[in-house]
Amino acid sequence: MEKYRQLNIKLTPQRLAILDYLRDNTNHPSAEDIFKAVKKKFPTMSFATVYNTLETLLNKGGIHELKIETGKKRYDYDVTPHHHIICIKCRKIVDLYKDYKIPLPDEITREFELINKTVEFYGTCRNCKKRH
Amino acid sequence: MEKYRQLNIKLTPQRLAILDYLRDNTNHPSAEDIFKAVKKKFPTMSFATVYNTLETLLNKGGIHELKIETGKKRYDYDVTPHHHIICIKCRKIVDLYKDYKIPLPDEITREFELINKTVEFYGTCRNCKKRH
DNA sequence: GTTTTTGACAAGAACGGTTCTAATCTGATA
DNA sequence: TATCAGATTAGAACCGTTCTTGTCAAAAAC
Repeated sequence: MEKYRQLNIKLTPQRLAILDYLRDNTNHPSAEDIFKAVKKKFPTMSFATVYNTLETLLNKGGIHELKIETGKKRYDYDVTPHHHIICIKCRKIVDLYKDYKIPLPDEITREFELINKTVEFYGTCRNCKKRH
Repeated sequence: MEKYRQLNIKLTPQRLAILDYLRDNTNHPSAEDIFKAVKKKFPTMSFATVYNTLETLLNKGGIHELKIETGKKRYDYDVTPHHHIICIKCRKIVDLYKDYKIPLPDEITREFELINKTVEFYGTCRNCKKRH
């Protein structure tokens, strides 16, 4: 796959499995989610490999790290700019592809060189709403 | 102080010290920041008390919890709605008092009952920029 | 005014996610 | 085939947070 090649890293079987899992599971999995899934294919898989691979991919810009939970990080294969809606009950995360132009006051732009922004919406999804 | 009274909790000396620290340190301190500072006044202070108090204050709506870092939570005495600009180098957080109206597409509002939103800007502050 | 009850505090253990360490393995290159 | 850098592994260490247990102090009940 083209994206894989662009990463310009050694594509070991473990790394491929991690990448494939991320590509096929767009529900923003955590390191543990990835570990559990990939361990089925590679029983000797360790957390170190998951974290090492994630860091390598991060540095190459192949994935995004979501800091939406405080307890654990979640990962996103989709690196095109987008925002998220998070269900505060089940922690489901839904993507939102919209480019919001949000003006910043001058006193901020004088003080900060802006790099990027995230907009996060919190609410309850229909499922969690039903079972009140 | 008026806000303290409105919290409607038993204002023990330890809790007062924590509240005072939060009121006087608007740099969004972490639990450890609070612990270290208040321990000077109460050498027997424990983390349990800090966390217990923070949770009580949270439940009473007296403070806000910022989930900007993944590793640790940070706390905000200011509960009026506002957003943040975060320096990716020194993790300084600056407040931004602006009420952005951000429209959500219908397919989202059908699926989610929106509760609130956060807008976070990331960049480098002038200080960190200087020492490139 | 003493006893009882309630809730806050303290110390440290436990926990969960992440990072580090040291040893081993793999695979590309010479 | 030998070399060597980099990847993998298992488990220890780490850090922030939560939990547990016992103690203490203030308020309520008697």
